Amino acid sequence: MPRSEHRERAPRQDSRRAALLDAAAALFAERGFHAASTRELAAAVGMLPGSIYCHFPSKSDLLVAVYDEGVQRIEAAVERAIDGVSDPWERLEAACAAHLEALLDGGAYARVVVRVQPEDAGDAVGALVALRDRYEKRLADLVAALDLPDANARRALRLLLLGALNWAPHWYRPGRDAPRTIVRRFMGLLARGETP
Amino acid sequence: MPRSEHRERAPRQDSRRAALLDAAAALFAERGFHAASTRELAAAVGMLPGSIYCHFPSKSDLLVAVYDEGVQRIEAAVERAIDGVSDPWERLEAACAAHLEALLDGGAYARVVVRVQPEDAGDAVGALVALRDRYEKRLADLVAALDLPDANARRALRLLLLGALNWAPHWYRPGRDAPRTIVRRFMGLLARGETP
DNA sequence: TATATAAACAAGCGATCGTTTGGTTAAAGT
DNA sequence: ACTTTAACCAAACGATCGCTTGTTTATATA
Repeated sequence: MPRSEHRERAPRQDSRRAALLDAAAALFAERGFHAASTRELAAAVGMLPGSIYCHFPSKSDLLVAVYDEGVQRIEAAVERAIDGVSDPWERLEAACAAHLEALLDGGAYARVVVRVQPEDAGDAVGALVALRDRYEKRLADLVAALDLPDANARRALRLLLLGALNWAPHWYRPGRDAPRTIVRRFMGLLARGETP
Repeated sequence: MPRSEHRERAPRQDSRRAALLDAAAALFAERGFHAASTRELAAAVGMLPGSIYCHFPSKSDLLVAVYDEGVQRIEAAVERAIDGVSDPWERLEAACAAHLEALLDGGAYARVVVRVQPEDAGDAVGALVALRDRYEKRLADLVAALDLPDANARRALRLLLLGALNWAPHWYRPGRDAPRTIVRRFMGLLARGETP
């Protein structure tokens, strides 16, 4: 072996990084970024405040990591949901249902994405905006597959649905209607091109 | 005069309270509650940090005052917009347009209502939730005037529109489509009972 | 077993937070 | 003219913030 390349295999590296990320996601989702202190976060995972910086260079970087994981989870849930579905409207509905489920019944990661504003990350604003844009572009593709009159209608439908879904954490109560049911009712309100 | 009742006329009372409230609304709307410091607020109105407490007992009370004013302004704008309009769907569209205009082109007060979460107010959570509920009940009345199939559809339509409107500050850019245009497009996507 | 290194501790840095206290000013009431 | 008082200043309080430094512990490799 010329140079030891077995270094990034990380034998026992970052053993508690996952726990730290989980706790950060929960705390950011519940209190918001600024109201969540690194001390409370450290206490949640059972370490001292300074130990956090063994795993992340700053609080903002921690947010970026949580945010990235959140976007990834939503994307993955959506891709899984629309897989095998061919009808464009059904694909959109499945995507919305997956999106809403990730936000409401899913972990705290997804909720951070709609709770924390990118500006809170300080210098890392761009990173968060890029992540959000990447996902929304994916959603735009699903809307583009519908036969809507024009680009204005496509944009309006995307923003209408995205807003309605992302606002749901404000009024959703776990005991009542399931995310799937909510999305079905939302889609039922829309006027599709069909006149059977 | 048995007892002097001319006390609440406030001759020169709270002369700069309005300026303080304006600055607080702008700051809370832009940065969020926790990220907005009382020192920055004081600097914005040209006074020292401690002088704020001549007008408000705490930062939370300041938020409540801003929030209250915000809800009042939205309510007033909506009432003004639907006045004289009789058709239920037109009334709803006018209300949504007024709501969105208040959020986007209106002052910072309305934006605080959808930006700051009631939990940030600490002990005054209940006050903010009550204000928000009061307005949303008013919006529910407008939806109830439509002839929709059932209560589920009414609830879904209310939450769909409310979420879409309240999320708009995240993507709205002043140069582009006007709030009225946006709402018209949103309403155009909905399936109404009419089959003419 | 000896060494290297990741992970965490222990302690505290400077900065900033919301807020308090006591004094000053100037205008309004009598 | 005297008193009152709202408005504000000046200065600082204790608490908490994100973060740094130096050291210790534990584990895996050699």
